Amino acid sequence: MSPDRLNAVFAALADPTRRAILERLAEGMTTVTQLAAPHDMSLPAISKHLGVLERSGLIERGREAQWRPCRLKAAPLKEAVDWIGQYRRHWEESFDRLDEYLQELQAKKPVRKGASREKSRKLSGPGTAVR
Amino acid sequence: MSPDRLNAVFAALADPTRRAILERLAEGMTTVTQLAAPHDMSLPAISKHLGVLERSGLIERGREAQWRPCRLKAAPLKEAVDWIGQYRRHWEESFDRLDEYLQELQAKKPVRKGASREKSRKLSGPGTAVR
DNA sequence: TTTGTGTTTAACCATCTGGTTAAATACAAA
DNA sequence: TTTGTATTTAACCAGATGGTTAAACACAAA
Repeated sequence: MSPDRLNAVFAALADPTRRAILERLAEGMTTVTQLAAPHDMSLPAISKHLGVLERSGLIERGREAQWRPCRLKAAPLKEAVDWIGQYRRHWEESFDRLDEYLQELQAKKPVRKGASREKSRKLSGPGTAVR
Repeated sequence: MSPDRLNAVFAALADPTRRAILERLAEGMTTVTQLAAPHDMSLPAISKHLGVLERSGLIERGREAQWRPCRLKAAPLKEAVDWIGQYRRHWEESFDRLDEYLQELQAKKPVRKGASREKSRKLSGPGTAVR
């Protein structure tokens, strides 16, 4: 719910290395060195990625001797998916065409600021999406 | 599916102004000025945000006289939600505890590199999540 | 043609990001 | 205590990001 949390989660997911780390952690917790192995990148770089993931709440780091085992914490993903979920109807079925209908119907509301004497045609092109 | 596309979509969603713009567009297409109105920010700043959203495929910009009406294109959100969806079981139910079980079961695999003579105890603490 | 409105582009700036190498830290093992 | 392994921290760097103001562009209307 918190916007900051959403910022952090989406930002964390925006990097392919971090997404790969999460995918690895979905198989089970493991160490930093193991997480780093598939990536052509220095350990400090991986450590920074883990810091980002941890601050976003997507992982937890433990302590076992000199190892810092990482564990996936998926709860914030639920928040993210819930936020995106509000758009589900927009990508399902023939919503795009329905949308055009709805747009046209509500076109009576003057969406534009200084629009008093304008033509009431579609916003762009004949019949389909805006190009 | 394309990782670049996912990068762009998640990065676009990581900004609260852009998420607010998408929420406004979910009600129907509108102009840049209308989109900018709720935000304490210059028009060029909004224009940049719209550029980010357009490059991520989340909006389309049309052309009607001097207006550039924006329309939500939700398809990329499906990709994002599908990617996150692979973790659904991780945040649902009592997966966390189940997870610990699975971890322990697969602990026979030597997860650690130079681990030949180590104790086979849990990675952290007695019984619960890593702190 | 001039004027006014909507929007983008250009140039600039501060901060964040994602990487590097070198050094420090934490601990186990010898 | 020394040595070796795992990891983080520090310092640095290039490029991206998110904002600004001023100027340019696109078009409608007078």
